[in-house]
Amino acid sequence: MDITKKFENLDDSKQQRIINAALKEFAENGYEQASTNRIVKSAGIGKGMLFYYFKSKKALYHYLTDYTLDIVKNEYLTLIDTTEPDFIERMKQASRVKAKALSDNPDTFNFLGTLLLTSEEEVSADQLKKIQELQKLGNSKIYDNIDNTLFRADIDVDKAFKLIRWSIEGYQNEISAQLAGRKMSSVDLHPYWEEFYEYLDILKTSFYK
Amino acid sequence: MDITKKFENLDDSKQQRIINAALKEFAENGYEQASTNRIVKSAGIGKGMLFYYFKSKKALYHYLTDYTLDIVKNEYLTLIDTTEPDFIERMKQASRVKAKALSDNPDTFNFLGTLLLTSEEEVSADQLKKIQELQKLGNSKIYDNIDNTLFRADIDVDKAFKLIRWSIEGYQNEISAQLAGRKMSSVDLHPYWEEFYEYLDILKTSFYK
Amino acid sequence: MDITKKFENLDDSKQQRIINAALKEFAENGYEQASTNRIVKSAGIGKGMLFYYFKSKKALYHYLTDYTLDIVKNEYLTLIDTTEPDFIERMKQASRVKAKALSDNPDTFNFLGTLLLTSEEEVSADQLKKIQELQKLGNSKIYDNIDNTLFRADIDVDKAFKLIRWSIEGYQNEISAQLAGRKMSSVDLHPYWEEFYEYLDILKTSFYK
Amino acid sequence: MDITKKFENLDDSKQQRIINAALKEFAENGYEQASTNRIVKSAGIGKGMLFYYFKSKKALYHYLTDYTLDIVKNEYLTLIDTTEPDFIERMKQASRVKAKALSDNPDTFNFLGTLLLTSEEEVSADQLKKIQELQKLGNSKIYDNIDNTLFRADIDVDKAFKLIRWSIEGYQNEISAQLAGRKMSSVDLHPYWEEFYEYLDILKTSFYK
DNA sequence: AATGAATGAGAGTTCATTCAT
DNA sequence: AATGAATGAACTCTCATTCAT
Repeated sequence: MDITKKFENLDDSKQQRIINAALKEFAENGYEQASTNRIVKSAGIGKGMLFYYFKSKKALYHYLTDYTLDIVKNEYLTLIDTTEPDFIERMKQASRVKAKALSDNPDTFNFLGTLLLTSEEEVSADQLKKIQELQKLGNSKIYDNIDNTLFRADIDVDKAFKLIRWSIEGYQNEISAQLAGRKMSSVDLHPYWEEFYEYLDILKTSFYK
Repeated sequence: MDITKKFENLDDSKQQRIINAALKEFAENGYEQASTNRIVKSAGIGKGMLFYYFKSKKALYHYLTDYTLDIVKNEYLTLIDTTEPDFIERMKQASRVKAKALSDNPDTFNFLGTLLLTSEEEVSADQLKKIQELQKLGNSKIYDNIDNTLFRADIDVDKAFKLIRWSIEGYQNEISAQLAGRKMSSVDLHPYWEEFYEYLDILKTSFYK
Repeated sequence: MDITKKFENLDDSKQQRIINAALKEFAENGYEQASTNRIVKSAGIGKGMLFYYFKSKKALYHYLTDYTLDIVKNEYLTLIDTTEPDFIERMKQASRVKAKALSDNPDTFNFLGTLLLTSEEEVSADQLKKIQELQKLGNSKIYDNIDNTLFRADIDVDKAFKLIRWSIEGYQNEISAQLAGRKMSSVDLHPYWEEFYEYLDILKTSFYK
Repeated sequence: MDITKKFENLDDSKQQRIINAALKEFAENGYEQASTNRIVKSAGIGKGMLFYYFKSKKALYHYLTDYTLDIVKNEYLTLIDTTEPDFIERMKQASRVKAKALSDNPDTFNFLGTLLLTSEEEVSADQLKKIQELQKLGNSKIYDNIDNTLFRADIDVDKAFKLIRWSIEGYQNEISAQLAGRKMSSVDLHPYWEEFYEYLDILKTSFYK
């Protein structure tokens, strides 16, 4: 039924080899610049098979998009604990889950990074919807059951949410840029987490009662 | 004297056609994927001329890099008023200058955006220095003569600076994403500025005494 | 294992079409001026295949160099009879073998002619060694077991060797120039061989006791 | 009247600059690979002028062919002393004149060298005739007033002439190949001349009474 | 199911030649 | 007389995709 049935009937290890090879190639080179030749070589399969499984480079890209969105959902979003009513505490926990997911699936998230920079032509309507649903899920994971009364009365809580998120993303981007190129495994992240918590404390001091 | 003398002797309108065509092509496709064929077609010049003017695709890219860095310097950074001692007010003014520069030179800033994502191989050592100098200039434009005593005593001012900048960048990114694809000229930006100021007010409320 | 496995797995007739087309193009135009476009057209293969087989113009050239050096070795040098002690007689036999090889592989020897004129940059270190070994083999084929006592006592035998070789090469060049352009198959070579032998007789009369 | 009148009205030093630049470029790169861009740059003239003077690259090549053939005639062939009746002695003197001409006009003779290797398409019918006349002149310079009685009675004198010329050319080619790439000015040619005379002595011993 | 040979469009670049100035 | 900007064909090489086996 599915176009990719052929691919999904392969044994898992072969699937993984192909997925990882393709994720890496796309993540490192972008869609246009990625080479199907290099993908098949690095996956150890014949040239024809890639097109037998996926029909085209674009179809492969779509498949990988779905694949990585599922990982985001299952290995990141669903793991966020929504019982924590303190917004900043919840963001802290979400950040830890995100960091774990990112280090478990580096190619996946690198791929997603390039995906979101890509002009939307490469993404199908279905996938746009999927992305939007994921964003909705993400929002609920972040905002559900939050105790707004923790915030100072003289500020707009919704705007405070945004400011806190932008601050956190700003910090994460800065660290990512600093660490770019270095092997993740060789870096001691502890001091960065310490610093991150200090920023969160300032946010609490400023925005909470 | 300059390698690009040939280009700079052209009449200005032709120079601009070529620069804009090239900025756009590079901004939309990145260095590797940009097509010199499309550039010459869209600039309305013969195929050989691009290489007569610039010698190579890379030389053209370098030229554009210098060109855009100069614009950033002259039409953005130097226009920031450093007499304002209130950090958030200064960021507000800087934001207005930036918005003006951005709307005056849309391709330029799109190009610079991709430039900074590019692997540094494409940028010459000279240009890296130039970029770093520009960052230093930008820092002084933002931090010189700031009155730290405006901030609450119980927070680290340097960290507060960062939080404020990340917040502002977060807002700007969000608006940019929302407006992406729409013609700038057809959009009434007033409500966005209103909203922006509300965010800035919250930051003042939270971080200032 | 070999880089050119892809090429050598083709059926022989196709290999020959490509080799001959390439030998001819390089022989007629030299390395730089030879056009891979013309080679593929004249070989009747698609534009991409030449680079699929050989990776680059230079790699093709290297392949042809090896190919032709092997022919020189196997269809010329190894066929020279080194039991003949009379130097001039041996050169006579070598000339016949050479003429046969040349008429069997006309493009091959034309290619080699241009190869040796080429600046050495186009030839790899390995191939230079191969060429030198071939020259050594050629020398032994020509000088081993020669009976020096056939020569007059009042002349330096080593210099006589040279004079005889230059004379023979001179004759061969003159005939080649005369026949250039004409179809080999349409020419009766008998009178040339007669004349050649007359020259050899004069050399014997002059240099031998 | 002449197509090249325009060129020949230039003052001599400019003519020489252009001729030398062009001779060098053609000698070093061959006809096809020679670049008119480099010629004009090295001659210090504008791009258009080359085509104003000569109409086309090929016309320039023809002009240089005539120019160099004239030099061969005037600075080489006419200087050969035809009063010497001893063939080998005359060849010896001719060789000295040739060596002088060659060292006085290196680019000229390098150019001629490539010219003669070139497929005849590049040479006009007129020039072929000129070349043939030059060869006739050369022949008379070499064979007129020669005393055939110096040769042994048991060999064909005409064939001996050829053998001697091939021998001499063989020696010269060998030395040229050995010296290729080295600066002529830095080489002491004396030992080569000594060796050359030894070869000539052997030829006398062998072919003369 | 699987291979890899085959295709032709398009990439960046160089070139001889023309022509407005 | 003189310049050099302009052209477009041809260059080597890479690519996604197809198809005979």
